[in-house]
Amino acid sequence: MAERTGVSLDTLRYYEREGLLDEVDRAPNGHRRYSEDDVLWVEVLRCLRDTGMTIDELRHYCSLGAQGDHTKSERAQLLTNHRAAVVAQIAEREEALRLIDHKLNFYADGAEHGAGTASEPNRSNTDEGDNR
Amino acid sequence: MAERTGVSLDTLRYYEREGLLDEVDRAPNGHRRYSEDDVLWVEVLRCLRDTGMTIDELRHYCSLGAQGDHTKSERAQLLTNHRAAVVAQIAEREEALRLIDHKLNFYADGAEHGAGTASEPNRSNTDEGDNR
DNA sequence: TGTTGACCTGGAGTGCGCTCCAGGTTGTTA
DNA sequence: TAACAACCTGGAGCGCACTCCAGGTCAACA
Repeated sequence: MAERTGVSLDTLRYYEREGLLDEVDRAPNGHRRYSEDDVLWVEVLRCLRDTGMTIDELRHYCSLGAQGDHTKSERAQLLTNHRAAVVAQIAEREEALRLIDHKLNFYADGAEHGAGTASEPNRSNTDEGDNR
Repeated sequence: MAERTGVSLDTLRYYEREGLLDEVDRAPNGHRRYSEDDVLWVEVLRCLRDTGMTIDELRHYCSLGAQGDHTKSERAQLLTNHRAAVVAQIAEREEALRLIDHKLNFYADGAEHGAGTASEPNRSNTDEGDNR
């Protein structure tokens, strides 16, 4: 399971402790037997987690799922909110790309021949006078 | 300054301690007098930080800047690497959007009339049989 | 003159998300 | 039968990026 999902054993058990992954089947000897659904669910968890949803929020989402169909609209709301957060993250990162490219341009200009395009106050950090 | 950049006083001082923001000017009474360039630089720091660059990497980047022009290509390399990381983050988030939308569709279908489109094993967590 | 408020310092504390550990059981392989 | 690997448990520990705190200085206002 750890191999399949890329999630460590410890993390998997941590998720279980935190209620993100309940009632994992056990073999007679006590070993966990993850189902195919468990694998899928862990992938969903990772997807949400990797995009900034906290363990707390995930736990809430899971508990809604466990409570049955009447929580669907609340779950949808939760996902909709998270969706907006992810959209914002993308926008933020696209903005970051612009800034990075701007700085890379500056480096490229300066590297080719001693002086570049514009003023370049040699203040260690800023490199430039303007940004953004 | 904290107000202008949205970065807390403590964080600003933390950055200074960590060498991300050196030689901040002082008023005669010892109070910091942030320059316009400092403001711009903090914005750059936040931009990189918010897109996942660690304090350690940031410190390295800063120290290169402080060492002078001959580090430009290395700085460019560092930014290029980070750029790739940001691009990957965007891709990951776009993938996440797809998954979220898929689940939202599922909730919408289910909410309107008892049964939805496909099989729905009532296993609490997964909601669906498939994903991705 | 006193008190308020904004800043200063070094250092300790916090919250999150894991990650590691000790000590134990089970099952297979040589 | 011994040794080994793969799992189990509860609980402690860790790294990161802040964040808070105690105790102090300084300037302006009532």
